[in-house]
Amino acid sequence: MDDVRLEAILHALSDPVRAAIFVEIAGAGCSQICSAFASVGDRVIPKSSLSQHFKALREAGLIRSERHGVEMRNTSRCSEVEERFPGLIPAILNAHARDIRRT
Amino acid sequence: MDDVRLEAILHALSDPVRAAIFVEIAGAGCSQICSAFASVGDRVIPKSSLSQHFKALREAGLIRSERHGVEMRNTSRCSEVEERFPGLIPAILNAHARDIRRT
DNA sequence: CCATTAGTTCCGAATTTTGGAACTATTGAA
DNA sequence: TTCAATAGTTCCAAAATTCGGAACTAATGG
Repeated sequence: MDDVRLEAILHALSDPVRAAIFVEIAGAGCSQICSAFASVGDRVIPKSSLSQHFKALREAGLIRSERHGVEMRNTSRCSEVEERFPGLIPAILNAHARDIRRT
Repeated sequence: MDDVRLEAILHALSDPVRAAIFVEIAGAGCSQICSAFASVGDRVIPKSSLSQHFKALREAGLIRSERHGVEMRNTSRCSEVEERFPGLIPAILNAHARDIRRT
């Protein structure tokens, strides 16, 4: 968590698909598996792209992924990021909610 | 300001050069001219790239540029963005200050 | 009107992102 | 065990984006 960079966080969340995935994971009480995001809205996301998106979120320090059997369970690392960058994630999640959807 | 998108803001600020420029403009009491950022840190930024960076910040709604004679004066639009996405810019500026510099 | 300063535009090269195909890992059944 | 099915990852070439030098435009002050 020490080498989590703001740059990486902003870059990760500047992509609409990754933002949607993160918002969902951060909002959910329990972990979400990758394939739950095979489509975002009406857009279908290829498996390989999904995998890359999760990798980006992971490397940005925003989520943690653990294998459970055949699937990967993803949980947000909000509280850890909060310690490093207080208020950042809440502000972005709030902004995301206020952002007019038109993609 | 209505069609300012979170995505564009995060993308604009996910670049280290643009982030440095914005932090400087947002922090300065008065407007800053583009050529003031001909170099960021010890890195030299070509004019054409600088121009593109300013364009990105402008289109994201983060700054306003006005020509004054031969130069462009850039001012931040923090208060306007604040109305649209409360707390976002302060949180990012704060995070930027906490981010360990190693680029 | 010319020289100078400040930015923009153009456009090819470098970099990053995308997504299909093939691969790996785990499990549950036969 | 072996096989089929499910869930992700890796590879790599095509598509999209970014970078930066050269030429261009705009404004000012001799």
